Amino acid sequence: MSSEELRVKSAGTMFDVVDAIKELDEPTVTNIAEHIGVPKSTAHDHLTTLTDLDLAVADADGYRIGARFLEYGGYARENMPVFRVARPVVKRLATETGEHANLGMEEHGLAVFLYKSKGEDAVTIDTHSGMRVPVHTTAMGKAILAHHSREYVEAIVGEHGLPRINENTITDRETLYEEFERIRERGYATDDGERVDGMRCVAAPIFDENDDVLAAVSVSGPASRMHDDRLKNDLPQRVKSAANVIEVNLKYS
Amino acid sequence: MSSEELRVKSAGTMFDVVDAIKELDEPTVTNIAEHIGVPKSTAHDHLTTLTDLDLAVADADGYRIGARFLEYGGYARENMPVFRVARPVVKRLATETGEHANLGMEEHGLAVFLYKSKGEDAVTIDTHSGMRVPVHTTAMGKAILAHHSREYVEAIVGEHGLPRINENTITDRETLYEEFERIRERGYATDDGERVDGMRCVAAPIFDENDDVLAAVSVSGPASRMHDDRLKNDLPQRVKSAANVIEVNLKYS
DNA sequence: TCTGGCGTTGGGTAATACCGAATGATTAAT
DNA sequence: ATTAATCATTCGGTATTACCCAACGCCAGA
Repeated sequence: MSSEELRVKSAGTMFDVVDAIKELDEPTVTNIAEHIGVPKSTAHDHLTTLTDLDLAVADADGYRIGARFLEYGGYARENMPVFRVARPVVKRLATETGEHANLGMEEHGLAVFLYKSKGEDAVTIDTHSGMRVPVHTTAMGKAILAHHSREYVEAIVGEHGLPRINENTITDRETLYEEFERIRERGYATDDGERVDGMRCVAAPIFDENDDVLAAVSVSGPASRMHDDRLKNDLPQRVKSAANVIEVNLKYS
Repeated sequence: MSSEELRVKSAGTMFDVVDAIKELDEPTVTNIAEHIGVPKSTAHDHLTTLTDLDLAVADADGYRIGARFLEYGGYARENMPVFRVARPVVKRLATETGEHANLGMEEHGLAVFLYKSKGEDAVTIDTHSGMRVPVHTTAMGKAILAHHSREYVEAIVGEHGLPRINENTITDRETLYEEFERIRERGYATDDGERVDGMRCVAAPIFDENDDVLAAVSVSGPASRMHDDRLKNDLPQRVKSAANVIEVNLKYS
């Protein structure tokens, strides 16, 4: 997990513990110790430390992640200019389309959901704000990567690869680069069930004043409602327009 | 800052660094080192580690908190049963009142905003989800504390005190306990500009099946609109009803 | 070219993260 | 009531490392 050589090594095990809490769902000390392969006492050391720092909480059934992470997360988000500006626009996009509208960015080679707004008809969906997914499996991620240099993309692919999530995932480098070209031509990206079966998304990139891509907005919904015409005409127009509004507002903020 | 004796001491300095990033707004290595009183090299060690772990990002102007915190925060929130159930109810409360509606809980002696929904007329407000504030300065915090044992409250006050935020803050133990009694009688708590001048809030506690208090819902708005009648009749009723709906839904989930 | 401020690197050492083993605490089973 | 089993917790030794100092390299601006 934390195989890389970290300068402060204990931080690696500490976040192995945090990840274990996340993955195991209300685990006990012993559970965690076994999961990450350390003695109980070590896990205990880290868990008490995390608890003292308000980063974990010992509940009746086991440990859970502390609300202090919410504070840091909220702060991280609130301090991104693009988030402040984009939030109302994304919200409106959700209202207008009735589907889920999202704001996302790329960080450390992963696509991060910064904000999600739920439209009237939106189906339940597995994403939540803060969630991180492989870039190549989302319309947002592809919209962003398409506007980065080839070296930039290669570095990410080199580190994370192109893992297959389901049968529609693009796992071939060349196919991906061809898709990027189409995305640049059309000005928007799509995801046709490439991460979640039956879900289709449309995304448009957001640029800063130097034409560097900052983030992306997207709309996602079930294939039953996201028929071809809507996916290729109405929604791209709306999503691109939303991205444009965000860009303009960014310039004057 | 991290004066307590931690089992994993380096975690203390690590989160001193994280807090420094938060407080200083895009600081450099040197800024951070000075702020927390360690050599540059130490700050650098922690910052590179944080960056390797995706917990911090080196931007053009300096460091900022990484989006991985968003992931943990989102996860912490999504895994609280009360949050899932309460979200739609709080959203509706915001729509109906036109003001800000909030969901909050107490953790480690601080009030945590879990969710905030913005009504039509809502003014800009300094809170954001994940934010933590002294319990005694919010209606939500008081609604929760009023239904805890005296020892529980004493422990919190002993650790955090009753810091004065503005001229309306309750800083006297006895005054606070008297207010708690009133809160228990009426079934709701108020905040009359005790944290932010000119802001008034109404909050109601949410109980679990054992009548232990879990969280609280609140509505907050500018004093100009939150006149006495609304503050003491209409809103308490709405907030209490919302809390009740959440309680019922919690039982069957 | 020089100077000042920055981030970065490397290595020594005092401090500690990690571990094994023993001890409590709790619950279930006999 | 007694035992057994499983959990969290405590404690102290030691190999490891977090921390620091000092030196270096880099870039602007003078």
